[in-house]
Amino acid sequence: MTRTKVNLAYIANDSERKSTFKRRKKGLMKKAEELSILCAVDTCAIIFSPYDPEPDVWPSPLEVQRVIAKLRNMSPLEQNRRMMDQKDFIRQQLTRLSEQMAKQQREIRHKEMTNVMFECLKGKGFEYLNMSDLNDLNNLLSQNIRAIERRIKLLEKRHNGGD
Amino acid sequence: MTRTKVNLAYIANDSERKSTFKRRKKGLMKKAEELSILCAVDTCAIIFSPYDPEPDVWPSPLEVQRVIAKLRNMSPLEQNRRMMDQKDFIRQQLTRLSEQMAKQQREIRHKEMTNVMFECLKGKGFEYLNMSDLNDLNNLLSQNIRAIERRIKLLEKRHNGGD
DNA sequence: TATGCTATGCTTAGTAA
DNA sequence: ATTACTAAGCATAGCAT
Repeated sequence: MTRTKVNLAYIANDSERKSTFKRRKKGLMKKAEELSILCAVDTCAIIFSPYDPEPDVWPSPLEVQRVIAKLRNMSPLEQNRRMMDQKDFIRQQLTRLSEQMAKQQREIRHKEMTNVMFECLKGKGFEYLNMSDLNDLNNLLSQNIRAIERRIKLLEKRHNGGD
Repeated sequence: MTRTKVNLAYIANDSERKSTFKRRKKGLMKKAEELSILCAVDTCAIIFSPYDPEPDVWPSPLEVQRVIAKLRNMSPLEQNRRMMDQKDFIRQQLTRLSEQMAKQQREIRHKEMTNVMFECLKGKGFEYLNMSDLNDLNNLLSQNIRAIERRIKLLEKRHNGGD
């Protein structure tokens, strides 16, 4: 049903491979970012994929060039590069910020919804319901769906009838 | 006692930072390897640390040079222009932002429908809902029924399995 | 300081919509 | 195709050694 142990081998299926690539690329970038922040180390990652016309790099093309230059012991330009890199830095901050905002809003909304459910289900969410309660709630929801369908038919009838 | 939620910020404590670095560097390398194997893409990672005299690279210094060369041959001028191009940057941000907003509005709508659902379950009835609300509510109830059915199956499985 | 353990948070495979 | 969701597997923080 759910995930199996990862078989570390080339994924033959095209769509599955692409899906996995997108997921894991994102994960790899995140890990690189976390490492560089937590430990304040220069890190860069370069990924060539058949899905994107240009290579994916982290943290940014310019920063990657800088790290590569450092790798090649071409350090004299380093300071200037840093100065020019403010735009990239700001972009990173913005991206991070918007992601954090989205995450927070999702959390807030989840909490609100949980509160509503708790209130209406006498303090219990689905996870805490036993089999009997689940069956009852299932029936109740089904009843409501039928009621809704009747209501929809009625509205359609009125609409067609010219009410 | 055990691990806490990761606080994404520079680790001031020296030994703790070094420990985290070693752990996460290993993890990052593994992820890079897995990605390249699973999806057959050229990947390289470069990490400068104050702990090692030479930078850590994956998969190998030679391979890293090859990937870097590939990156440079691809479109060196285009890369620099691209990252300097503010318009492109802004456009990307706008796209991202509008997508997020649309998503959030969908979530808000969902939350509203949840509230409506519970109001109706409390006995208000559906008489005051319009067609659009009824359709959304119908979908929401169906979702909840599927969630309940999954929950029931899980409970049955655990019961039969002797959990 | 490094290594091993383990509970916990995080990632992501499989699935459904 | 993409998005969203769930739960299994995995990575790793905090401790112990």
